[in-house]
Amino acid sequence: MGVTKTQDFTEEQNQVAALAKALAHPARVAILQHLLHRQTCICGDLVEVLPLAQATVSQHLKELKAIGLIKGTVEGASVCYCIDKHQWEKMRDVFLHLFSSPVACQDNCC
Amino acid sequence: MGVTKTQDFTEEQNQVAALAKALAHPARVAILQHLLHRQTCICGDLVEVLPLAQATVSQHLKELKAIGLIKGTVEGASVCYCIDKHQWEKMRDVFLHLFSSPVACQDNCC
DNA sequence: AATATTAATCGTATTATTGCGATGAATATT
DNA sequence: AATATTCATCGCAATAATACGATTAATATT
Repeated sequence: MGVTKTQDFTEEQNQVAALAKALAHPARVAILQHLLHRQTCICGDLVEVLPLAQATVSQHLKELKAIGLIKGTVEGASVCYCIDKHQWEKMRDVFLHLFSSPVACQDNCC
Repeated sequence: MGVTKTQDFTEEQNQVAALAKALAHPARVAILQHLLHRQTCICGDLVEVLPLAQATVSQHLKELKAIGLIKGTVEGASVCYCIDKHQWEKMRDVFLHLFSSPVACQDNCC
């Protein structure tokens, strides 16, 4: 997308943007929801859950792994995935902090 | 970015993704933070706040307006912006719902 | 050892995003 | 009326994201 001028923004602004980008595709949201709602790791049935080709799913998993939201462990021929609880809660805190600001502007100010 | 297969995902997944995309650039986060922390509308000093050209800021404002997070009202020669409180709280609820799922997977499952 | 299964990566096509100069449209000011 | 101010839009260049077929790498199975 063209070059984002990361260095000119605050750390929080870049952090929110980076985490939001990870959630900015329905397939990645679906992956996270699927992992969240299971008691155990997911070993190999992720592609079946999504309406995308295996290569594309692998790409999305790579992005989620890159930002640390999921972990993958080799388990024989397949790979097991699960949420990285620590990073997930860190992300939650970042968004909660953003949403903790009250909306100062009144309803009919504009 | 290539065509996202929106129709193959749930409404919630698409909604989270669309809202997250709006937050997926530090400039847009900066704009929202700036608007949040002010008691009044912002009339005309938004470009000065950001390290970007006027045309680029206008582009980001357009995206935020498109998803309904901000409102703009013409006020003479300038335009006044403020957070759309209703949509902001709607977004907050969507993310809160996403984060309300407990992480079922145990720490050392992977 | 040969084959099957699984998932990552490569290569490529397509489309979206970012950024900004230039221009245009609208109102304010002189 | 002429000029200034403000912001939106156009047009372009550069880069990122999405998607998938094909291939590769790794382990399991026979």
